[in-house]
Amino acid sequence: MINKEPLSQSLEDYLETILELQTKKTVARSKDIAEKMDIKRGSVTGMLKKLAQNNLINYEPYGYVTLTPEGKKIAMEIERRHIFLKDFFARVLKVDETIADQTACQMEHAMSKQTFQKFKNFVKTIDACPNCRPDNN
Amino acid sequence: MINKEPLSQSLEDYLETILELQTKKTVARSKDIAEKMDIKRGSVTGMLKKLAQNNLINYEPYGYVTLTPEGKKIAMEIERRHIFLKDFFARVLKVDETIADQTACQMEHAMSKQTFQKFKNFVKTIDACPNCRPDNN
DNA sequence: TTGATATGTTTCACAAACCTAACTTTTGAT
DNA sequence: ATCAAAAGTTAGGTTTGTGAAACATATCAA
Repeated sequence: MINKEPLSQSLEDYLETILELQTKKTVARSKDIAEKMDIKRGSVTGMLKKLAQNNLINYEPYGYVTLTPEGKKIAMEIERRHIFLKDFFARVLKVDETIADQTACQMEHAMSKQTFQKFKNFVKTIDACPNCRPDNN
Repeated sequence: MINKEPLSQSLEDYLETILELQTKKTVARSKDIAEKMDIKRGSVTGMLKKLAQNNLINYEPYGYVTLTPEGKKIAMEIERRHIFLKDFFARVLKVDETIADQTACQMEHAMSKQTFQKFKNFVKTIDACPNCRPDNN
């Protein structure tokens, strides 16, 4: 398979949001995407078209939005990262939940697959080590 | 002092680059900024004007560029983060130098001051703990 | 001093993502 | 079945950051 252009941070966020809605409400609607991402409805339409062009979602005008297998794969990867990073910031670093969430949202796009894997291994080791818990202030 | 708009990631990168050049070559020139950031000279001019408007650099057409105290303060903060994060990825996670550098460059903008502080404390604790070194693969 | 070359600037164009406001389609209550 | 409200789309703007290419200035060797 040819190496595709990497997705923009924004498009990745859309995929992630669509996955969440799909999971929680069985179906993703334009309005809910807009609300969740704090973006106007009109802007969402344009981005949905882009995602559809990239075969990442199934999109028909005025219809529901669903992830294609490829889109879902990417969305799940982002979601996993998000969850992991948020947990790291909140539980390990004791950062406030909201901030942890925001920070995770920024960083989930920044690491390569390999780097993220190493980070996960690292946190796993830390978690298994009782005397390396800093008291974060 | 009133809370200013936060700088864009891009403008922060410019400040960081200017600081590096200023340090290494005593003076920052447009061409060197362009080369280091892999951006065309013409684009640099526009961004220098923005930085000057924000009182972060001293800029005269056809002149050298220097950081104002305020600009230097910000640049140093970014640089510190960069160095710290790069070190974390390279030394602790054993990520390849180049990748570590790239990743740091993305992430240095993503954390709040507080969060970054907690992260630093965390790494310090880890470093002091001999048996929590994962063998990253 | 002069003029080629390097450096800096300007202008115009462009892509990505967004917004606003008007318009269209769908939905749901009656 | 009808028609208002809700949801979705479209068209036209805006902002940010960039590139290309022409133009302006500075520098330096002869």
